[in-house]
Amino acid sequence: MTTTRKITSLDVAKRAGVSRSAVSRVFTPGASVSERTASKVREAANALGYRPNVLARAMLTGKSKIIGLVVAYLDNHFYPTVLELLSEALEREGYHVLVFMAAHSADDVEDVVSQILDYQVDGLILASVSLSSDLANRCRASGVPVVLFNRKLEAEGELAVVSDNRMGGRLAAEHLISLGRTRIGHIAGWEGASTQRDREAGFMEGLRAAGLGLFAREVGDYRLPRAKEAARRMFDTPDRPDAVFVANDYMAFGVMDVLRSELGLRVPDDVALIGFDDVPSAAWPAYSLTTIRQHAEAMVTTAVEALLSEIGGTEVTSPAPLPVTLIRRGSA
Amino acid sequence: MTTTRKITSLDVAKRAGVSRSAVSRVFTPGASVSERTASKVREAANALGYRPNVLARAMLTGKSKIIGLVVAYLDNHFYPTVLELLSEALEREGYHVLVFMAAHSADDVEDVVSQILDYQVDGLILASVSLSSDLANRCRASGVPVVLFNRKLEAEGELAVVSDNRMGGRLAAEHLISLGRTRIGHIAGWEGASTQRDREAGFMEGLRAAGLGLFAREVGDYRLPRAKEAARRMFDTPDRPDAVFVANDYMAFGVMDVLRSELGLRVPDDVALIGFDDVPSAAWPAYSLTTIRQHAEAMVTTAVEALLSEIGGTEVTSPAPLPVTLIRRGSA
DNA sequence: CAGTCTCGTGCAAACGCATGCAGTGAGGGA
DNA sequence: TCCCTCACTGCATGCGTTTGCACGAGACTG
Repeated sequence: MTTTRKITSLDVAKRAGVSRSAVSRVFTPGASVSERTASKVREAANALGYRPNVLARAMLTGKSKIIGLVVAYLDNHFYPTVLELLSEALEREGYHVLVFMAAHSADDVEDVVSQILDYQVDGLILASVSLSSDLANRCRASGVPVVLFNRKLEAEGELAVVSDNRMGGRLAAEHLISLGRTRIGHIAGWEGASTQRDREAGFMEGLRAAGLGLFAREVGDYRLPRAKEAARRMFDTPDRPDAVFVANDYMAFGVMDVLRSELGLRVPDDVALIGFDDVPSAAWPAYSLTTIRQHAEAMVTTAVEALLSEIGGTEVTSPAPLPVTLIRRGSA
Repeated sequence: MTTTRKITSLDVAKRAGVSRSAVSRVFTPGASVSERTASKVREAANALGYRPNVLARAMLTGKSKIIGLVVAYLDNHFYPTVLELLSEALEREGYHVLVFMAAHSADDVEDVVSQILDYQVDGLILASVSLSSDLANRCRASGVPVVLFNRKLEAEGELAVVSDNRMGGRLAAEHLISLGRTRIGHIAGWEGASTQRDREAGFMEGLRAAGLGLFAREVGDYRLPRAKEAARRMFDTPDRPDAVFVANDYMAFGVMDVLRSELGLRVPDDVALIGFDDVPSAAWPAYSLTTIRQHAEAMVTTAVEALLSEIGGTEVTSPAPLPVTLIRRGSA
């Protein structure tokens, strides 16, 4: 086993007949180097296959160029999409994403964030995870900017990027009402999430504006099995809703499966269904799910922008909630 | 803005009245420290909120405890699943995953891997991406173990974790044949991928064993739009197949959509459909896709095991292809 | 031609930690 | 009592960079 020694800037320096500082400067954009030495160094570096050690640089500059991403589950297709966009956007800015999976429990998040901080990440994105406020303080104490993605914290002035969930809920209500539905139900997500609260608040607002109340309500916790059980409880009765707003697409798929496959109900004839997110598969003909679209690209762009500003030292306030759009498809 | 100074092992040492070495040893499992100083140090560390800097440790020990993961696209639900399992498995071993998105093109992979190596990753997992052999050499020269996931490289002795794709293809053929189908087609994935070649080879084997040939063949490149086009070409004709093996589930969904929604064909009555992977949504009633299951957990476990052994210095050879299973559902 | 500026370069000091080595003290056996 | 052993601890060095500082050489200016 030929243990190839690690090549350092010193090796390059010797070969190019210059000092370590010179090679360093060649690889530091905006540093003062003559074209002559630069080319000598580049040549030597190529010959030796040298690339600066990011970790060593990180220690000195305090900037690791890595962003921690905490995400709870990837089975909801919204998050893989986000992860992909996020990673691409950050790579474009010279950063990379260190992934941390967190289970639901809050103490787990606590633990996970500690681990992240060990890596001296330059910033932190918490997607679909609730953050205790003292944890937020810990991060701030460590000087690590945090942005909450698709979730917000009522109390503190935490940086949070969210869609206009309230408006989304309202649009959902208005659309169902415009269809002439009157017995309208709601299958909620996890009630600890701000998204859930806002979506439901907007939805209720929309119902009230039309003089309607909620016909039925169940909780699905943003989980597929839970959502299916919720659907069974809500619909396996003669006196059932004729429309339902499901708090996200992922659950809506499960609900639609129960309605059509288990209960023999027709969508949208017997019951109209509307979701939230507009994940790619919502457009697939097998579901053709009417939904409220969250603009993932815009959310990601906004989040990255905010995070990088904060990293750059600019004090940033939470951007306004991003607009959502009603996407009409076959289910409502 | 209260810029909280970063707390180092020296701060802890001072507060505990010991030397930096002592602090270091407390956080190094297996080092020689008395219980008395250990508790003093731990107390001080907690009070100050100290945690060892992983990067600094990485420089010294040469082990960064981070694993690079290169993945091309996350819209195929197989990969988010894998990412989740992989991250969890590695976290259990004290590692974390640095994600790199790579487009299809080989030169992009080249570039991406260079970037990864800058981070001094302890290992590299390439999922759904092909590795040029000189790139493999570069990695080996840097002393970074690499394992290919769900892809293999014919030429070199690269470490690769794959399912028994050949057997999977064969199972698919046998199942369709057992259903009495005779006009059997295949919609292929990306032909540069070893998975595609193996699946198709096994499939052809199965057909031949029954004295059958391929009735039709199109290429979907593992991409959804391509697969739909392929389906249109294959089925928008009176003389169409009565069964088709689609090289993965993701494409199979698109194919089924085209068959049912665009062409008004019934699955499985008019045409039987079988996929590959068994992603979670294959089980959803709206598709109820018969498929060849790849055991993602087993693949991940195997990959992690192999990678860690290699990191540990043990010379490892590629594990045997992992078994696959036929999952019968409604589509065939 | 002297003075001033600019540009390019090398030196050396950090960054935060791990670890070999030597030294301390306590305990135990003879 | 003396010496050896052993568990523990501190010192100092090094990991691969970046960067402030000083210095030398030209290039300009007047």
